Amino acid sequence: MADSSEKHVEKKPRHGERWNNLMHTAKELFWKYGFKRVSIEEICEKSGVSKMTFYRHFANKTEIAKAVFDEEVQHGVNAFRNIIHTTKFTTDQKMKMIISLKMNGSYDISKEFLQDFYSNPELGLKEYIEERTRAVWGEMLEDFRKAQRKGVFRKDFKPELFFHLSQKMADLINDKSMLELYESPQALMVELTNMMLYGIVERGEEK
Amino acid sequence: MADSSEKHVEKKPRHGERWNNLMHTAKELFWKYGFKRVSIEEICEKSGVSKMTFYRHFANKTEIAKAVFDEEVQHGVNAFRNIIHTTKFTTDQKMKMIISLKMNGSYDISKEFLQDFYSNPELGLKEYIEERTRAVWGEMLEDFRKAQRKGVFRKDFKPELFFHLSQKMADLINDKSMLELYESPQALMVELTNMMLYGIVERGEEK
DNA sequence: TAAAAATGGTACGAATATTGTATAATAAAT
DNA sequence: ATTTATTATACAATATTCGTACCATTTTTA
Repeated sequence: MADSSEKHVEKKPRHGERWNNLMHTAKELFWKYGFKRVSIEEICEKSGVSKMTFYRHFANKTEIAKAVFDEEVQHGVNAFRNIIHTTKFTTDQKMKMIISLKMNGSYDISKEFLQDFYSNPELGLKEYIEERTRAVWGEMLEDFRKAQRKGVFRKDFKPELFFHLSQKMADLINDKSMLELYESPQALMVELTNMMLYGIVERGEEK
Repeated sequence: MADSSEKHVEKKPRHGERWNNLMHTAKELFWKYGFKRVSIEEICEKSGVSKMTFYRHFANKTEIAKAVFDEEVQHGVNAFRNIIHTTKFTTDQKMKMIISLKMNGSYDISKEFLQDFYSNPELGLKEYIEERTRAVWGEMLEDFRKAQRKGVFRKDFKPELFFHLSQKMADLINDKSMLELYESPQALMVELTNMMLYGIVERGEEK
């Protein structure tokens, strides 16, 4: 219960080889079969790591799923950041890159996984995803502010609006019935982000 | 145990709507997640059919899996038959159609499913697949004989050889380590059948 | 319409599968 | 040499899945 739930990570993620193995196969299996269809022992076997070692790294299946989720999300955020801060492209190009690179929702998470992972009332996964999504969009918001200062977006555009819309998006993307309308979570994200971003771009400034 | 295992089906498969629903979703789920990851209740729910009705149609999960397997195999055999007996195409065209249409192994079965379905020592699935494979190849062999009479294949080619090679192929395709070498069971079949057929074709007779 | 057949819903015990932990033996690292 | 990390195995506690019984309801058939 009283687990270490620090907010910030001081050291760099200097994880061992087993950790990497576990994360890798966990992602592989989760992506393919979803959350509930994969067992811990299965992950261990395919990773060539003993169950005990698993439990030294992760408290339970939920925790490794969170870790996989986080890593993927962070990966997406970083890519987003790289694109939006470079000076090589025009705003439109950036937008298109971001969107086409599935970067938009900022993560590339399988439908099976998200579905299972999310719809698990017992564990606080719903809350967790919402919290993480909020945090991620916070980071991206900060990036937007920077971009705004550089003149990429209209000066009179209020980032808060974007923030609030993001919240709505988080709600939407966590809505099962919504997810089912689209091929993948990314498709939904593309649609929504498309809607938002192309109304924000500073037209005429084709720098 | 003493199940009705007739060899021939007298009536046409006049199955009800529920049967079709169950078969359809069963295939869908098996194809995606394999055999063991799918539960009966899951099939029922997604089919909109009660569990009781399921058990009125199938004795257990293995039986519906067999049924799905059989239907898919038979579907393949029929397609094979249609191609090989038509007069519209040359032998080479036929061969290419057969192969390219994944028709070759005569079924289009997902790796996950075959893997799980096969490697279940308790239930006689190994034996079942082997038996069915034998039967299917028997049917195809008959078709080959007919085609041979029509001059599609060399007259001095012995169908028995083909039969024996088929057995070997059955062994190979049921070999897990073999399956793992290929993207899909079909890929393996393509490779093997390719090898066999293109050495059998009556050259020069491009009718 | 009335009888017969098929289906659905619920509950339930039994069989399996999965989890999470304890323990002792091994291997790796310092 | 002595920690430290890892594995292998066994195990109780849960959780899941299976297969069946019972009965209400719907659908089909005569």
